[in-house]
Amino acid sequence: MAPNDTVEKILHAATLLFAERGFSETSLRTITGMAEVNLAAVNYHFGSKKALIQAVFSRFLGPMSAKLDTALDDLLESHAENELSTNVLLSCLFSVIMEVTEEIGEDPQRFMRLLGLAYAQTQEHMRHFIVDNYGDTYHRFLDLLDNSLPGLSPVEFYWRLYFMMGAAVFTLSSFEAIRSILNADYQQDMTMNEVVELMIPAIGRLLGNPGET
Amino acid sequence: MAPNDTVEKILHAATLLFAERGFSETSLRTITGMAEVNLAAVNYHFGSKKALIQAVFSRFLGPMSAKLDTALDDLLESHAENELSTNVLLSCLFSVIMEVTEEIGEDPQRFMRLLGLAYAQTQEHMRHFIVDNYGDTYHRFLDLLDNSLPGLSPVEFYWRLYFMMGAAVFTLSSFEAIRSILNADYQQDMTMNEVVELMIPAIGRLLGNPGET
DNA sequence: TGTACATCAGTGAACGCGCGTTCACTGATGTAC
DNA sequence: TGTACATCAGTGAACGCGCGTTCACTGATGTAC
Repeated sequence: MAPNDTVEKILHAATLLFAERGFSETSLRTITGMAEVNLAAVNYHFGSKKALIQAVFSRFLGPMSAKLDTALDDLLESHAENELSTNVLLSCLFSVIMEVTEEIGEDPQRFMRLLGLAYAQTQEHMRHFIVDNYGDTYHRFLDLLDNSLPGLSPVEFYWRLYFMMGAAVFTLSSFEAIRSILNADYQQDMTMNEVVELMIPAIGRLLGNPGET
Repeated sequence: MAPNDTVEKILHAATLLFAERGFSETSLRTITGMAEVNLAAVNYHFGSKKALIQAVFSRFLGPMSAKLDTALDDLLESHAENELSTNVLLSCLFSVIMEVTEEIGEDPQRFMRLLGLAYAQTQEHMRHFIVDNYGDTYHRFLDLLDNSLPGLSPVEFYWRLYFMMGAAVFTLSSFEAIRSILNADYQQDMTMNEVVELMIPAIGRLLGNPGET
C-alpha cells in the first residue's frame, strides 16, 4: 500500500493500546505484535518510545488545531466577537474533536482516554507540549471563551476553566466504563454525543453562564 | 519505636512516590530506598506490590469513610434530611478529607493525586474497590446528595455526578501544577482550601443547584 | 529458675523475566555517468 | 543501455538493565514445662 503503511499501522496500534492500558503499561513488543510489524521498526521510524507517544498525540492534535482555527474563523464571520456564546464555543470544540477522530479513523473515546491519562500523569508536560505546538489556537479559543463570560475576574475564569477541563476530560476519558455502569444500574444506553449534549449546558453553568437548569 | 514502624515507613514513602510518579513508574527499590528499609520488607509485610497499592488507599479511605459517617450523623441530628443543602454536603465531604489527611500526616494533595491517577487508569477497578470496601458510606452520601437536588431525573443526576467528580478530582489532583501556573501568569497564590471554596459553589451550579453566580 | 522450642520481624543475595534499544545486515528502488 | 553506487524501509538477534519476587537464613522475644 502506501509507502508508510508501517508508520500508520504502528500509530493505530499504539493509540489503541495506550488508551486501553496506559503508556508505561504498554510495551513496544505488544504494539508491534498487534501492528504485525517488526519490533525494531518503532525505533527506526520514531526514534524512541517517548517520541512514539508524542507522535500519537500529534496525529490528533495537528488536524484538530487546524480545523478549530477555520471553524472559529467561520463563526466570527457570521457573529460579532461578543455575540459568541459559551455554549456555541463549547459545541464547536466538541464537533471538531468528533470530526477529526472520525477522519483519522479512531474512536473519539480513545483520544479522550489518551488525554485523560496524559493529564493525570503530568499536567505540566502535557500543557507545555500543547502550548508549544498548538499555542496560537489554544489561546485564541480561551480568549473567546473568556469574552463569552463577562464580569468574571481572571482568576475566577482560570480556576473554572480547570474545573471544566476536569469534568469534560475525566467523564469522556472514562466514558466506556461509566456507560457500562449506567447500563447495569438503569438499563439505559447513551452515545457519547448524547452525553456531550448533557454536558455542554452543565459545564456552561459551571463556568458561570446563568443558562437554563 | 512502634513494633510496625517499618510498615508505616513503607506506606509513607509509597504514598509520596506513587503520587509523584504513578504506580507503574515507581519501583519497590525506590520506595524501600526512601523508607530506609530492606527491599524484601514490602513483600514480607504486604505480599506484593499490588497489595501495597491497596494498603496505601485503605490507609486514607478507612478513616475517611468512618469520619464521614459520623459527620453525616451529626448533620442529620441538627437538620431534617431534606434540609441538607448540596453545598453543605460537599463542604462536609471536603472537611473530612482535609481532617483525615492531616491526622495521618500526609498532604491532602497527595491523596487527591493518588485518586486522580487511580481513576484515570482504571475507572472500574477503583469503583469496585471503593464500593466493596466502603459501599455503605458511599451510597449514603450519594443518596443525601441526590435528595438535595429535587426534580433531577436519575440519569441526569448520574451524569452530573461524574462531571462533578471529574472537576474535583482532576483539579485537586493536579493542584500543585495548576497553582504554579497561576503563580507565573497572575502573580497570585492560593491554598487548596481557598480553591475548594471557589469550587463548591461552582460544582453546586454544575449539579443543578440554581445558587449564586 | 532453667532449658527447649516457636514465633516473628527483618535481611542479603539471587532468580528469571520482560523491557527499550542497538547493530550488523538484507533487498528493493532510485540516480549518475 | 549497462553498470556502480546511494538511499531507504525493514529485519533478526542480541545487549544490558531494572524489575517484582523468592528463599534460606539470622537474631531477638515470647511461651511451655
